[in-house]
Amino acid sequence: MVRVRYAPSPTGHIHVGNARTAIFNYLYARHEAGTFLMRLDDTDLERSTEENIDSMLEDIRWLGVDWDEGYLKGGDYGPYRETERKPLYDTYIRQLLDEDKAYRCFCTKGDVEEDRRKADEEHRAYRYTGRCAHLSQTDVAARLANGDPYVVRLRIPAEDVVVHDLIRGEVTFKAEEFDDFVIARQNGIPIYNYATVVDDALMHITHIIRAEEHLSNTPRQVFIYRALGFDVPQFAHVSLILAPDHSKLSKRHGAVSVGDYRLEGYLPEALVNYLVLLGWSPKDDREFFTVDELVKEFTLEGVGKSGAVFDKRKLTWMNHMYLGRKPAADIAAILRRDFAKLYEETFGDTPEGSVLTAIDLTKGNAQVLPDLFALARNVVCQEVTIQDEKSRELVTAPEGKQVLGYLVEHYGDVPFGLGDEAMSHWVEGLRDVVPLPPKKLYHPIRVALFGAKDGPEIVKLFLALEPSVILRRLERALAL
RNA sequence: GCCCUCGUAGUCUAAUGGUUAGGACACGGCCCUUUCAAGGCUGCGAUAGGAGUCCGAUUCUCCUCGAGGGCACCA
Repeated sequence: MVRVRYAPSPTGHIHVGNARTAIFNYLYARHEAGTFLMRLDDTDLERSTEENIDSMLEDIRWLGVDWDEGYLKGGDYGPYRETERKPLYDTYIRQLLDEDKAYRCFCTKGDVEEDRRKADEEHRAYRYTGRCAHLSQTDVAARLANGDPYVVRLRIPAEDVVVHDLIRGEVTFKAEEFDDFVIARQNGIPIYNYATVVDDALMHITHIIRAEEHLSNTPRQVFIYRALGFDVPQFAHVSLILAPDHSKLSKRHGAVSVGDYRLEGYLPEALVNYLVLLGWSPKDDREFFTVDELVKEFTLEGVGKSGAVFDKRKLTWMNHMYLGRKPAADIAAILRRDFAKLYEETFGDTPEGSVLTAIDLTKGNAQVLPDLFALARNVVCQEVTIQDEKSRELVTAPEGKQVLGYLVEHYGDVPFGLGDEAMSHWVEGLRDVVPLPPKKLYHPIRVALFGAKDGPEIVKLFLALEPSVILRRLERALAL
């Protein structure tokens, strides 16, 4: 039975890299009909505020990633917040100490700094000297009685570690690269590598799918698994997501968190689809996937090894495609929820039906959700705002005057209320009565009705807008 | 400095010890069309470099270079 986990440090909105890791874990669990659990790595008390936890959860839910067990859901292996698991960590520290697989180190921070400096001077890598590795029982007892502070270090055996990585194959680390590292601080709080291992082992995690930055720490974790007598799980280290300059993707590059993209008006299905394709590829050439399809297709064999640059343009293209296919009612709901202020400003108390029509007319031209407001407002508002100078020139040009003049004069001929076909026919027929090339003929009409030369089809505009509104817009454009 | 990982076009990627190295974004052209978008066709553009094994390497091996990550009483 496959059990995987996502263990974020809830420090706010989720970085897209972490989001992808969560998605991979989720997809893998679903594909294997296993269990996906979520655990909070909240030992960074400063940043793991309730507010930050909420932001994280909001993002993960927005993405559509749900978990079976863990934080807020419960399960047989809780608690699922590291801050609540201290007794467990203590138990195993005691076990390691009792079995002499770990030892108390009374070296002060000053001692360690001194050693480190010396190593630097002699141009060798710093390793803990082992000063406290073989203190006698009585020494230890005496110093304990004296109240001397200590950290706990793991004894590292002189054996190489081979990490079997499902993505990278066998990765070998030599024993001499490691020293007896600290697993519990002076204040008794365990360090990350140790806590994660205890948690993953106790929660029976079978596959650890995480970012590549953890690969170098994996041998340390393996030492801990072995010392504790736990089975070592399977590892799969996924490459990092890079910024266009190939550095680590961070805030200075603009939007980096799931929350950022939501705010900018990307759809979760587009973000998920895009993110999955960053590092994973299917067996065929398909690019668009529903979550169900991803669950069906996703395998770790399809995950690549190299780092991937986050290309916002492709994401935007993908979002554009998703937007064009999404039902107007669904889009409207998101607009009202996530862009309430803009929605109010643009649509006010416009009837729902008109809003939906406007969205339907314009969604194919929007890249991100907020684009819709600028596009749709000219369908819904009384007055049209001409978008650009070029468009304006089209209505003020002689041909523009000619076309609009004709329409105003023959306004009574417009077949309102007679259906699509009649309207379509009439629009086509304009070519016979106004002898202009198609572009010259239709562009001014679109500018007059919609405010821009590019946008919805003329036929659709005539069908969607109120006849009185159409007349007024034509007249106003003519008067420019 | 030491260790680890990675290296196919500007970007995401596919594939193979042997075809014209395939698809997508971006960019250019054409078609369709009342415009844009979408769709169809098409162009530009890649196996980092060097050795070696082999009849033949982008694929396997080694070196170099480049990029990224890790080496904490951070996570």
